[in-house]
Amino acid sequence: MTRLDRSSHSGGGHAKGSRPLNSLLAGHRVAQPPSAPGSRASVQDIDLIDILWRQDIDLGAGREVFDYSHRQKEQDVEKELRDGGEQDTWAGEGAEALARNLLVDGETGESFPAQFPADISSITEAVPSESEPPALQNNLLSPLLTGTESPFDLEQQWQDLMSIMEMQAMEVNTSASEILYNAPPGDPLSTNYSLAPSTPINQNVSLHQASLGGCSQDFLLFSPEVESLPVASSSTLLPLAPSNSTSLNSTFGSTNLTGLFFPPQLNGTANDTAGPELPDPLGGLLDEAMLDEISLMDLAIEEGFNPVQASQLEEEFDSDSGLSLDSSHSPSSLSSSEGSSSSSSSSSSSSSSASSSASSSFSEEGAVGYSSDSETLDLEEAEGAVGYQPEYSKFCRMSYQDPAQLSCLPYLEHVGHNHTYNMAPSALDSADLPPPSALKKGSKEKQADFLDKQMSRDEHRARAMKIPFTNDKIINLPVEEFNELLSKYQLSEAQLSLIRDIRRRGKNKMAAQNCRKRKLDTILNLERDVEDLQRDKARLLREKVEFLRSLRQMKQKVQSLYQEVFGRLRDENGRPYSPSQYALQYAGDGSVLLIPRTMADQQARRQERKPKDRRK
DNA sequence: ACGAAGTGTCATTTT
DNA sequence: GCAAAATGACACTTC
Repeated sequence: MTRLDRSSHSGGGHAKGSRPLNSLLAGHRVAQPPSAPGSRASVQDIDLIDILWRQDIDLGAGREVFDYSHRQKEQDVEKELRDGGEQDTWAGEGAEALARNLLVDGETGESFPAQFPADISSITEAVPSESEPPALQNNLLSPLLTGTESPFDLEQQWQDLMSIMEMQAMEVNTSASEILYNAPPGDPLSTNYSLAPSTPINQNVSLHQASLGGCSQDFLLFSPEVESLPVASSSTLLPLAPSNSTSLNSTFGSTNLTGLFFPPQLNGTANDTAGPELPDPLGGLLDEAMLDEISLMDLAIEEGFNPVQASQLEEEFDSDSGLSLDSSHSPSSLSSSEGSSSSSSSSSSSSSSASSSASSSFSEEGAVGYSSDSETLDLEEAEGAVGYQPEYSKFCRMSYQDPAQLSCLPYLEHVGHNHTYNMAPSALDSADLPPPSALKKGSKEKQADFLDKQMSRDEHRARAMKIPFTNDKIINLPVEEFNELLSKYQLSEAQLSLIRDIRRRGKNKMAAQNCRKRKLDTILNLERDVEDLQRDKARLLREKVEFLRSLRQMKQKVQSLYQEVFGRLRDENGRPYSPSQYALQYAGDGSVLLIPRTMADQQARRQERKPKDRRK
């Protein structure tokens, strides 16, 4: 009953466990209604069954080539076949026609749009080159300017820096996208802080007026005791560095503003202002040891590397379905970016186009021939015309592997150079074919044998079932034309079933090839995206380090200026001001005022609250 | 012998 | 609702 169901699905549905032989048999059995053409069709179908069975064996396919489930279902049928005797009716008749009708249209009409024309630029556009710097700005500047909360995760920063070194090692060439990141015009970081050497603070100091000009920000500078401001000592207050870097650990956090400008003895009082207890997110990154001793970082990477970062990178490199990111190792990577048409040319496309061009003419030939009255003769041609299309890929592969085989098939010589996978069947006309007379001469038998071996199972089945048109037509004709074609012929149910199976399989075969190409292109493009993003990440991290370095230099200059100015200030008695009682404060107009520390603390609190309020 | 890659096919989902 | 396309999964072949 399964077989009957199978044939009843001929309306287009895909029956489970169907296979050509099965469907053929089923069709054969069903194709004998009382209204069937008559006894002739019945005998012919029986013959065809035997032919088909023999063909499968002759092809070396045997029963084992079919699906196991099919085999199970057909075991009883096969027994019947064997008992029914064998009548080889096609063995001789197809050969000559085969020599004349060599190729049937292959994979044609398959438009394979270049799905991934995306180049690096598109990728870099995806990377927020415009949006990222502001984020950096916030992260980098707000701590400095406000001296309050730390948006930084120090561990993350450490990992970032580690990854910088990693990326530097792996970065290849400066890509076009890199230009985008090298000091973009609107980059507030680069514009603001790359100018550190020429900061107006150095220029506009007026010791007599106790004012410092040019500083745009209005932050407080609490008076330090100059002599009691060793960077290293203050740094010990903020041991924020990761424990795995001892050399950095001792200096992390040393250069934060509060740490810089608060004398150690003032820390206690300053705690309720912009006190040094506030974790300075910049401290770790601004540390000179970390910024300057890149080699140490390299060493760290080489020796241990941050496990988290390493795992991240490893995941990035290895997670792509087990594919290597190194596209240079992928032979198919050559084709992906150049458009799908070229990418598809290497294997199946070329042969498909070749077979397409051949098959177009042949299909015509077969169809025309079969439409005549001399059924026997034309049937031979039609059988010969039964397509080679499904095996274009094999054909191509053999063509590449064995030029001698190609040479014996001069009409296939263009296979290796024809990259017309995407061309419609109509575009590949029969004009390229040599005259049929040329095919009849010479090694016609050899060609026939060779081509016979290249025929797919469906082609053999179609030939065995005496399908009066080519597999190419079966597969590639539009639905309307296909139905029209079917209506032109008096076809048995078995033939119809086989034809529909051939059409389904042929279309699915092309679809599978396209799907695989797309998948490959997708993978390759994703690999490129990953590489580009990694490059971008490395570049951004490098820029981050540069900005932080500039920031650190600025802070050092401010610190030294503050100390110098404050140390030279004298009261009316000619005595220096006490840093515990007075502090210098920047005013909004660029001037620097000497104010009592109590006032400075109050203003510092106000400064501290502002960013918090903003976030709420 | 074994595994990777390629391919054809079927079933199912998506268009 | 149907046809076609797309896709996952499996089996098989080839290298």
